[in-house]
Amino acid sequence: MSSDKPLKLGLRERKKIKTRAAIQHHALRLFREQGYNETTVEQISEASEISPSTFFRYFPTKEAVVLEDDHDDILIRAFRNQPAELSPIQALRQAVKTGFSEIPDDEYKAMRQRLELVMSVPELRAATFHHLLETLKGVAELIAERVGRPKDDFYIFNLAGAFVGIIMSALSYCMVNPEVDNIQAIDDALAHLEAGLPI
Amino acid sequence: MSSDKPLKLGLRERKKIKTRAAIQHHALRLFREQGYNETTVEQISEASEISPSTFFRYFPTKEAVVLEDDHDDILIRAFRNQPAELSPIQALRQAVKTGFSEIPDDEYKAMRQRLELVMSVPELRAATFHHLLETLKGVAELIAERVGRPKDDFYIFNLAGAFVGIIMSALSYCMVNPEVDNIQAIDDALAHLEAGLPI
Amino acid sequence: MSSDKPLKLGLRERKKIKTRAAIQHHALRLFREQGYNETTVEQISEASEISPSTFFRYFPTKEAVVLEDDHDDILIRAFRNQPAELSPIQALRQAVKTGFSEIPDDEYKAMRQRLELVMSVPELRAATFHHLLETLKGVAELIAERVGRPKDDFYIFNLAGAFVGIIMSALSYCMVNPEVDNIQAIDDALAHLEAGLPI
Amino acid sequence: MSSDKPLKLGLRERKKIKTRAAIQHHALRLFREQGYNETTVEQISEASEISPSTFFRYFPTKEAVVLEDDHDDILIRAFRNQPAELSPIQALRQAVKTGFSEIPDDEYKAMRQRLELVMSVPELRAATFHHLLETLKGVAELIAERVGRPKDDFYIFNLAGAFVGIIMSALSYCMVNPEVDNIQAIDDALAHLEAGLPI
DNA sequence: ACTTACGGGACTCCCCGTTCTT
DNA sequence: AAGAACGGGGAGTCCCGTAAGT
Repeated sequence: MSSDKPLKLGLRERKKIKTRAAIQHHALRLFREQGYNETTVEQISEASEISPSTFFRYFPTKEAVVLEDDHDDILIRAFRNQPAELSPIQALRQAVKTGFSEIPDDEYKAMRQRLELVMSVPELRAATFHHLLETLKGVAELIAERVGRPKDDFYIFNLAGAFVGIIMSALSYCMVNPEVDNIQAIDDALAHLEAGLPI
Repeated sequence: MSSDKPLKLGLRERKKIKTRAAIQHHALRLFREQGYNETTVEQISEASEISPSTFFRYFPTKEAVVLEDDHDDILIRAFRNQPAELSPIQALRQAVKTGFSEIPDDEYKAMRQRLELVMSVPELRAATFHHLLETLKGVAELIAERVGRPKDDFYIFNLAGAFVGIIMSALSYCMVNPEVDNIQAIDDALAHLEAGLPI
Repeated sequence: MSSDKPLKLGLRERKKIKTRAAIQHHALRLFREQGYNETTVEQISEASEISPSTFFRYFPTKEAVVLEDDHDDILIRAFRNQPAELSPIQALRQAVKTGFSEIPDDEYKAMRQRLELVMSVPELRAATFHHLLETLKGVAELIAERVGRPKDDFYIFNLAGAFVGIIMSALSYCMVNPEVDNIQAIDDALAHLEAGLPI
Repeated sequence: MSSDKPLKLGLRERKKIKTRAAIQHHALRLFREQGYNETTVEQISEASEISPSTFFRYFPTKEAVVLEDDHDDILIRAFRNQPAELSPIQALRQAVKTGFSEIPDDEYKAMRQRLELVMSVPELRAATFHHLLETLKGVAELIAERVGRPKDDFYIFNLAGAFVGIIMSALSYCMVNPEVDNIQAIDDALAHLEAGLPI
């Protein structure tokens, strides 16, 4: 559907991207300032100088403004690029490290902020969790490929599930302990999983 | 919070329980017949012969009708009752087995049906996931108690996260493969986790 | 459901009636002043000092504010009260005459205004037409009763259809010729029908 | 209004007609499959492989896809061709018979299906009714011509109104009794009207 | 205590006008 | 110049919560 022409986007495309970014920008700002539930779509629309209906053209729900990002794709690409001899868990650790290092610093900061928001609003937390599971389903397929098993294998499922759970708990931990770096925490947690979760 | 009088409930309490059950019954029926999003609270209320606002006195949200159950308490109680020498993961396995064996057969069946509904509706799935995380936070505290560590310990967090993730993936698997027993799948998955998730 | 106690309505009922009347009043006023399509529900709500959602609690659609009235009931009651020896068409003529004479003068005036509005806005005209058909379906049943035929009789259907069509055309005529009295026109048209529609 | 070049349409015209037919085809299919209100213009557009805005270039509203046909023109032409000595009602009866006999069999079937759809969706029913009235206004003018009266004559109006009403009721009847042929029913109803609507 | 009335926000869809693209 | 995309805005539905009545 979307053409892969890397540059020379039409005027229209560029404007669309700008609008999208504007919405996200203002939304996040308002969420920070007044809280998520206290901010209405109407306010976001107004700040972004669009109509409410246009808001929903860009994002299917209010939640999506916060949730949507393209980090998943980055992660998946990074995972796929790991050498075949790594175990799934090692490959994931590497993918997280290299994948996130791709992200420019200011974006990383924004991501961190978004994460805080997400973790502090129950609905967003739930949605993220779910979103992550979907992403990991993608990862499950990659694992299956990598180890040459059917993609609906029970044990692969488990592994993916454990990944999600561990990552979420690591992120949760980061929220309570703001001085901890997200990526480091995820890596530690995965290392812990790799070691068999000794207590 | 809730009065602990174990028996001899007043007329009023009994009626309350009946109403609650009626709501849940009709709600689930309608969800099955017409779909979750296609069923309005008003319809549920009408079928249950109460007013919409009464619905919300019994359940905080529409989601809650599906999500709420007292199996969490059962699980937590069962977990606490496990002998101290068991490792957390072993204790959880035992708790799941003994806890669920308490549940009468027809209720178990209903639970299974509910699960199917939950897994097929994205919003419910997300909410369940989240709900499960909350429950597991409780479990985390129990683990912490059991092994004598602070309850906000990073590794305990991880463990609880892995539990949630694994359980969710096991349940997901059950939905795709209806012939598999839920509890058995959970136990298998936990065993797999215990073994270090070999692939 | 609704109690038939003719008086001593609770505070609630009286307020409801008042609100309803207020909505209708302001809506009609705004329609007259700015036109139907140019008036938004939000404006009506604001003028009536209610919220837009309350508007839709009282009227299912914007159209309904204009269309809904209780003249149908009056007409049906009047028709039912006609002596059995009258032919259907004679009974209808009488019913129209006596039924409308019941309506107080100011209400009659309002009705006339509403009619003008209705006839000048295509969508409303269509809806009225349809509404009238529904009403006449009720009349068809009454005719069937009166002449002792099944209510889904083809010829009875026809008769009712002719009634609707004739009445609509009479009202259309009135719009073009404002000096003509509505009821008189309807009666003339029915008389014409009774005479076999000679040209 | 429409260009009268009977043949030798340019490539462009033919494509236009094809697009139009495609839209109508897919729309009707989707309406049947999912219901009228449950089908969005977007879905229709997608199925027809056009953009939503193009949809509205071919049809002014969603309703119009169902309502629009050229049978009106056929009817009017047929009516005009009736010999002058026939009474208006006889002329109409003949026009209906000969007019519809022009329509090829498969189109007739499609028409019947469309009719069913129309009669089962209140909004469409209302719109049809209204549309029919507009058409009959045209017929009224023809009648006026034919009998040498002004076209805004009260009695002519009445006659046209009665026609519309009777035809609608005949079609309604057909919907309830699917074994009845539409045209036959209309003719019977008009015959009934001609006879003075005896009950 | 139970219900009803109401508010208000999320969200969907229709329809139309303007702008951009080809 | 024709056609598509984009955007605006209003109707309407549903969820959920608060306040007021009975």
